[in-house]
Amino acid sequence: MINLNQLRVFYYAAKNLNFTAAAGELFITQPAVTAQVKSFEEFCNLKLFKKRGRKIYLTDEGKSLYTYAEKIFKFEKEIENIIDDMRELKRGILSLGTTKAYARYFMPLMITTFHKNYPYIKIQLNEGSSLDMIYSLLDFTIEVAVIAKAEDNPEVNFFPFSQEEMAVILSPNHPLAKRKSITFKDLAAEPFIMKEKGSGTRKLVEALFEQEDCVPDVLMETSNTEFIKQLVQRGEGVSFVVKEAAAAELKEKKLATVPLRGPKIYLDVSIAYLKDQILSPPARAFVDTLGKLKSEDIHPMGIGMLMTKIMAQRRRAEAE
Amino acid sequence: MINLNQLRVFYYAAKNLNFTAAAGELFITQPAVTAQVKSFEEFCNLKLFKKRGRKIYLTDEGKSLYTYAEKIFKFEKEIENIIDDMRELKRGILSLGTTKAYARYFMPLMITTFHKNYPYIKIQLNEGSSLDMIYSLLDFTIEVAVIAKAEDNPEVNFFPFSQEEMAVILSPNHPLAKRKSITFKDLAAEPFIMKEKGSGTRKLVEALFEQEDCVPDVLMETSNTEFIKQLVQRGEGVSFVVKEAAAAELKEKKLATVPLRGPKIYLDVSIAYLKDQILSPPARAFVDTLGKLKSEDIHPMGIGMLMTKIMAQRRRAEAE
DNA sequence: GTTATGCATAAGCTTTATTTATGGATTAAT
DNA sequence: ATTAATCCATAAATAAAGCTTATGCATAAC
Repeated sequence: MINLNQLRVFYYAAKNLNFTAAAGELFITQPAVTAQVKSFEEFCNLKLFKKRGRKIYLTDEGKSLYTYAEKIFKFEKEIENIIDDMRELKRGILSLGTTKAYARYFMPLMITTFHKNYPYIKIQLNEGSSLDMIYSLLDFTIEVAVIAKAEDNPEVNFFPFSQEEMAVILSPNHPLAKRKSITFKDLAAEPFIMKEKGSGTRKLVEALFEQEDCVPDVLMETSNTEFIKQLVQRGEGVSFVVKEAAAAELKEKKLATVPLRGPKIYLDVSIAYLKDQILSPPARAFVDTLGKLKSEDIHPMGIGMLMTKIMAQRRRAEAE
Repeated sequence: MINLNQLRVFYYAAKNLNFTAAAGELFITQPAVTAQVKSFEEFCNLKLFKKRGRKIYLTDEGKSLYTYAEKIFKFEKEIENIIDDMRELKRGILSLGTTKAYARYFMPLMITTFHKNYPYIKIQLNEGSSLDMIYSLLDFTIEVAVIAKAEDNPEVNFFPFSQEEMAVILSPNHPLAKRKSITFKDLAAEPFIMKEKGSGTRKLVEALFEQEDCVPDVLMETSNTEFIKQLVQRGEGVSFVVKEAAAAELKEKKLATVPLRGPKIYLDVSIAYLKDQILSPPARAFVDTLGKLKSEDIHPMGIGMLMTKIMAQRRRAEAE
């Protein structure tokens, strides 16, 4: 194994053909250069410099080594740049996880916003149920998850980010669609399209049914919200989804919704990451970006509102 | 500037994904690895490893750095090989200098012999007068010269290598050609073709004329022995050359020679190199090779004899 | 539950690198 | 032809890395 410090001193000495100048570049004194070059020559068992008078020259062997040392220190410089870039977020990877629904409806906006601030960071977006994403955090597949706080986990930190308004969806010509308001007891009598296990929505739905001492009549379960909406549209059953996810269909009257008796129901959306791990700079930046978005309003609000707000900001920015 | 020792420890730790194993490869203890990795992470201001339980993983940043570090340590290995090769004479350059006559008549053999022993050493052969070659030694153009000890120089060591028999050459139908023997006084009356200034032969010729209190009638001077022979052959004048250089023409009776009165005259051929400089391994090997050739006989002998001997050895070797 | 594995930490020690001070040799300048 | 300046070498002292020993703690395997 070569002593790379000696190689470096040799390299600078060879580059300058002047020990004093090399010392200057290395911020050390000339005797230090002499000593390191000497040590290196002894290690190689080769004379690398010839001296005539007060001038020094490289031997053929020294010339050979110099060309290779040059390559090493070129790579060193490259590594230094990479370190700087990573620190300054000019380079890096952000591994995110979220649910299918979020990925579809809200993440594009979040990611676009992040990407505007940190254009050099590559983003890897993973999808799965909230629980899947917790596992992905644990096995380091992702660093940050934007998920419902479905399952708690002692190793994961959850930070509430927003609350999504939920809505019962049913076919526009469903008998219940004409009602002023309904309860989960009413829904218990209907075939229910349930989200998959591990999903935050399911957790919420199950809790709501239980609160009213009834159980849903689960017609089928799926992770695919699009599929849920289509089934409901065809009158196969009813479901309970993030309102924003059905916004388009509700507007086009393809789906209907009926207010639930009592206060509005929200799904908590959290940013989650491992407790004991320090976030990488890109992950840190992403979390901070979201945190800033959130803190701009005192009260939590749905992503729908947030989107409107961000869009307005963007339109303003583009107008400038 | 990166601490390349830290980079190396990081590299081995990353390669193994195990600090203890890295320590083993580096012949240090595990706490030393921990410490160096920690220092490096602090230098980078980046976490490079994540730890879960007793397993470690690279962060994305760590992975980036690893691929670059890999390149550096590949080059390091290459440099190590080059150093070994240079030391073991599996790689290198031999810069020689000699006179035109030697280059033509004797060097090919010397070089072939050397090249057989050290097939990987590249040879650079420079030509010029003996004095030119001394200057080339001084300005590091060449490392070893095979020349006549024409001019002494306080910075150059001369080691006698062989003695070349000299011979007067003249046209076969020259009046002097019939003489039993001649002296330099006789030659003073003839147009003389002189070797160029700085040449060992010229130095010798001038000394010989002076010894007999006469001066040569220089018709022309040249460094080209072939040219000298042609002029003499045409009867334009006489000259005094290394016998071996005219061997072919003498045999074919294109040239004639007449013995000089008194003992035979020899031109001293020396190996020369700088006094204060340590020879590079190839130069050392070359000098040793020649030294060995010489020491095989107690008395100095001409290269003509040496060639015969080497040729005989080679024939024997090839017969095996 | 016990053992083995593997990283972290702290204190002390060793080695390496560097500085300070100085000398000597060479080249340039007055 | 001194004198001054440049530049490397050397030696001793100091500073700084780097490493080891000893030990702890957490996790994983048996």
